Parts: sequence; C-alpha cells; structure tokens
Amino acid sequence: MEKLDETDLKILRILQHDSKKTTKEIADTLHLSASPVYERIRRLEKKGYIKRNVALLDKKLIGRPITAICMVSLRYHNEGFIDKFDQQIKELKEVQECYHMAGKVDFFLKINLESLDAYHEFIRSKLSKIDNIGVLESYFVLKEILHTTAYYF
Amino acid sequence: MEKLDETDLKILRILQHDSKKTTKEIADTLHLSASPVYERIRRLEKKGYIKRNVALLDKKLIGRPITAICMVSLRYHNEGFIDKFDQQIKELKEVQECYHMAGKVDFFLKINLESLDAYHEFIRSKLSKIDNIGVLESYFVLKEILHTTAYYF
DNA sequence: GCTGAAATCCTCTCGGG
DNA sequence: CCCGAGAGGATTTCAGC
Repeated sequence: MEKLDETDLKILRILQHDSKKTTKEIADTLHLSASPVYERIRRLEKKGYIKRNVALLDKKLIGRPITAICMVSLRYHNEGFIDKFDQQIKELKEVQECYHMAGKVDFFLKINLESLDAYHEFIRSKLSKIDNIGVLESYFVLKEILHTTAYYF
Repeated sequence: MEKLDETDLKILRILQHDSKKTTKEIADTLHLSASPVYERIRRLEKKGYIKRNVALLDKKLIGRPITAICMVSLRYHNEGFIDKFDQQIKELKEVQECYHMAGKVDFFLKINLESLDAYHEFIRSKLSKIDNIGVLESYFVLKEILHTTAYYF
C-alpha cells in the first residue's frame, strides 16, 4: 500500500474513536457495502496503520488514580548507556509512556500508580535503582484536562 | 457495582491489551461460558470502567511523526483564568494530552503534528494566541521508547 | 452468577462486474 | 475496486439451576 485514499483515511478516523463500529455501520456512513470496508480494514491492520485495538479504562475506577510526569537526565550519554536505560525502563510496568527527548532533559516518563505512597516507593525501590540517572524531577497531575489517543489528520 | 471481583479484573486486563478478543476466547481462558463474560463486559462498560474502545494508529504511517511536549505556566492563576485555558486547549485538535500539574509548571501538553514547520506554525498562530500564558517551553520527542494505554493493576 | 440453547447479526470469502 | 450472496461464527437473550 503506497498511499491511502480518502476512504482509508475516513475509516481510520472512525476506528481511532470507536473500534467497535461494525464494518456494516462504517460501510453505511461511507455509502459502500461491507466487503470493501472489510478488506480495507484488513489491509490497514496488515500494513501496520492500525497497530492494535484496545479498551481504554477509567484509571480512578480501577484504582490507579495517580499520574506523575517524571523528567530524567542521564549522567553519561554513550550509546550503551542509553540503550541500557531503555531496557530497564521497559521492565517497569508502572511506566505508561517513555520518550527520549531532544534538549537538556533526556527522558519524559508518565507513570501511573495507586497512591502517592506507591510513587514514593516506586522511586525509591525501582527508578532510583537504575544506573546512570543524573537528575530526576517529578510532577504530579492534578487534573486531566484532555486525553485522547486519536490523531488529528 | 461496588467492587470488582478477580474475574472482572482479568477481563479488563485482557481487553485493555486487545479489545478484539471475542467473548468466547475470553470465556475459554477464564474457564467460563460466553454469557457471563458477555454480561460482565456490558456491566463494565455501563459503569464506566471501560471508557471506550479505540484503534491505535501508527503516527508515522499516517503522517503525524512529530511529537512535542510543551510545558506551560500561566501568568494569573484565578479560577476563571484556569477554566478559560482548559476550554481553549480543548479546541486545539493537535493536542492529544493536557494535564494540570502541581508545582511551578501549570500544564503539560502533548502535541502531535506532521512536521517541525507545522509545530512552529501551531505555536505562532494557535497556542501563543491563548491569553495569560506566561512561560512556554517546548521539548521534542526523538524516540518513543514505550507507549501503552494499559494500566498495571 | 453460571450454563446451554436458540435467534440474530456480523465476519469473512468468493464469484462476478 | 466494488457488489451481493452465503457459510460460518459471534453476539445477545433467556429459561433453568
């Protein structure tokens, strides 16, 4: 698939907001029959445009109300050290997002936990155990103003 | 629903990783028949534990490869000003996440765009048009180390 | 709350334009 | 690329335990 046409884009826009829409429903809004929509979705999945389908949960209801943003700078910046940091971060299930950044801060982390106590314990027993961390700054989310997984395109 | 039992939790853990799993598949792994799994999922949706089901797209393939983290501090902090900021941010489709923070930084924003030029234009023509912004600092994502919507529970 | 069966709807395939 | 039809499954409901 070299390029997506407008129909593909429309399908992606629908599915990134509601992946439970049936092919028939989508077909109806696009004035098509089910088969081409079905085939297109399958192609979009196969080619990686759609990475996965997930349920988004309510973090407060499931008992993980605390979100922290953590800014980390490494002490040493050789390739080996950065790769090792990557690996170690991926082991930490509490980390939802981790980005390697350009600039004076090396990494942004988004961490989700059940309480502030748990955060304290997380920093103490897990994050600070990772070698090579120079600076570590934590910020706490007071309120989620906006949170979507959809892209604007 | 006052409290979730272990079966509910297992269902949520499965669905937040793959919402396309059929009730039958889930029922098999939990050694149940399809009906109770079906009923539980419906209850979990109705009660808000499951907020929505979405397709996660590949941002590079759909042409939105640039992610920026933006830290914003307001000049004035009255209630009215904060609410107004919330409202104005929600209008900006390029903003995927916005958190009101505790500490010297007031807001974290995650912004997704097609290019650095588009980011420049976004700041110039949209973000900086919002009243009351005091400090605005941008960071760019070099590499996404980890990005999941699943919670660890 | 669970099971099993039955009805309905959707998914998925395929012949044809 | 699309349509339409048909077989096989999944969803959804419900009586019974």
